[in-house]
Amino acid sequence: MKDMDIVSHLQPTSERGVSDFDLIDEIIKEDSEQSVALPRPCPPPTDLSELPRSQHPRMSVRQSSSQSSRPVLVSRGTAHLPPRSFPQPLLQMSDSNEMTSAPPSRAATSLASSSRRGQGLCQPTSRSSSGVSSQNQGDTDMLERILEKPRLVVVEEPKDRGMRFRYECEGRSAGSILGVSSTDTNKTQPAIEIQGPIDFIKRVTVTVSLVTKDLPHRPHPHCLVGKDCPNGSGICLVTFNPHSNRRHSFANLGIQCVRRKELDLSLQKRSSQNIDPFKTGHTKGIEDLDMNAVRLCFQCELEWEDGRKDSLSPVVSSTIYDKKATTTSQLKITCLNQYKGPCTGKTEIYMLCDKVQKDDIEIRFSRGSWKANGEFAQTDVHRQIAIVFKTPPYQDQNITGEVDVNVALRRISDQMESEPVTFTYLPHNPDPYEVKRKCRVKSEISFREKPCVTGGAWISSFLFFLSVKFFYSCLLFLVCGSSLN
DNA sequence: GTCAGTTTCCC
DNA sequence: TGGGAAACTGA
Repeated sequence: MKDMDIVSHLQPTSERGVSDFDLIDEIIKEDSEQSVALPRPCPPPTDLSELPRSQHPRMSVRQSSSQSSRPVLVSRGTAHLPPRSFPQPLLQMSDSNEMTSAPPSRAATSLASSSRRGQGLCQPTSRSSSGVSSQNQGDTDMLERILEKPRLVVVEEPKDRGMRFRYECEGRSAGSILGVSSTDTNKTQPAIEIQGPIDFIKRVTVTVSLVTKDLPHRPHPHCLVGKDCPNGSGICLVTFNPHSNRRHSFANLGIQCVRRKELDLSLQKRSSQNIDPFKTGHTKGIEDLDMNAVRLCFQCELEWEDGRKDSLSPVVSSTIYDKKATTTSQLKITCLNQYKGPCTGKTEIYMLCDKVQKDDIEIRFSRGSWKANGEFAQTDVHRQIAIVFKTPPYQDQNITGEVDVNVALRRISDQMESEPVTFTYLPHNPDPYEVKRKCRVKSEISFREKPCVTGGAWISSFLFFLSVKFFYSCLLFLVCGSSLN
């Protein structure tokens, strides 16, 4: 149907009433039927969304749009089609200003709603009512607005092993989760930011809850406690005006762990609060739940100036591990009984360390690209806090001087390493005097260990025996001769 | 009974 | 508030 026809149908008349609206309905219906037959743009490849903004093909179009020779973005699948006009005058004539006054970003917050109302996103008063350039311009705007949707970004991740999860029975504050860039002198907190257009946003409400470390991120039974966490809720609720500050830091946010026997109860509570950001349901068993690791999940609700609300996709933080748990804690070497040994290895060393799991630990020797492991069996791990092991041989058996290498504890499951300590490899024959001493000791040991007489000794003994015998014979001869005389 | 993980207590 | 350690629990 031609635009002029539509316009003529909508001329204000005194008789216009229900019949005119019926006619509008009919026009919309007719148009929507035609729309169905139109080729639709292909969905964008998923990897496009992951491109940096500067490399994003659509973004680059947008970036150049302010230039004088403004390029025209043509929707896929429409460039080759004959010109077709959308019924924009319909909107122009509408009494309702809902569509035209809707905040652009509000309209762009949902792809579904945008496609539903895409034509209405164009500002009909500023453009011609027909022709492909108008249509393309409208599509461009629509796409720009879709792409320029506000988004929630974690700008300061939580520190992964900064704190210990506390039980409720400990009757104390659960501490505060620090930011990953926190230092002793400059403490930071996990923070989020609303990025993108916020012109028509009145208020932002963020719900923070705990979810499991692994996909799918299910609600975690542990609780968030602190300043913005309503008593007993286990979640954190904050509301802020993004025009004052796009960023919000979560100070005084602690993790309170629940006892194993209270897991179900806690999950039920979360369910009753309607907290399941990724709609995972509760089908999976809780037996495989990692109690020592959680992620923060941020669910953001935007409230527009016209009072309507939109939700952004939930965003999760990096993983936070319980500092106390043996399976996830920071590894630490307290001391070794000796810090030097020959480059041939096999030196027995006693190591004291913080709690380890004997089936998930190794002792890593390293220097540059060279790496080797200390040798020990699980039975050599004593009550999780001491390990008796043998040093590995150094890569170079012909070193002429001492060589320092790093020794660290390494958890196999997550490749986490302790701070290294230095171990010194000594040359194979470091001291000639030492060698002589060792040889002397060795011969003495041989003599003691082998008291039997050797061949040389036999001959000596025999000669000694002969000389003694000869001496006594002579003596006897002299004595007998003198007595005969 | 041993061991390792969990929970609670307290400095 | 941080952390050590005892007490408890279950395999």
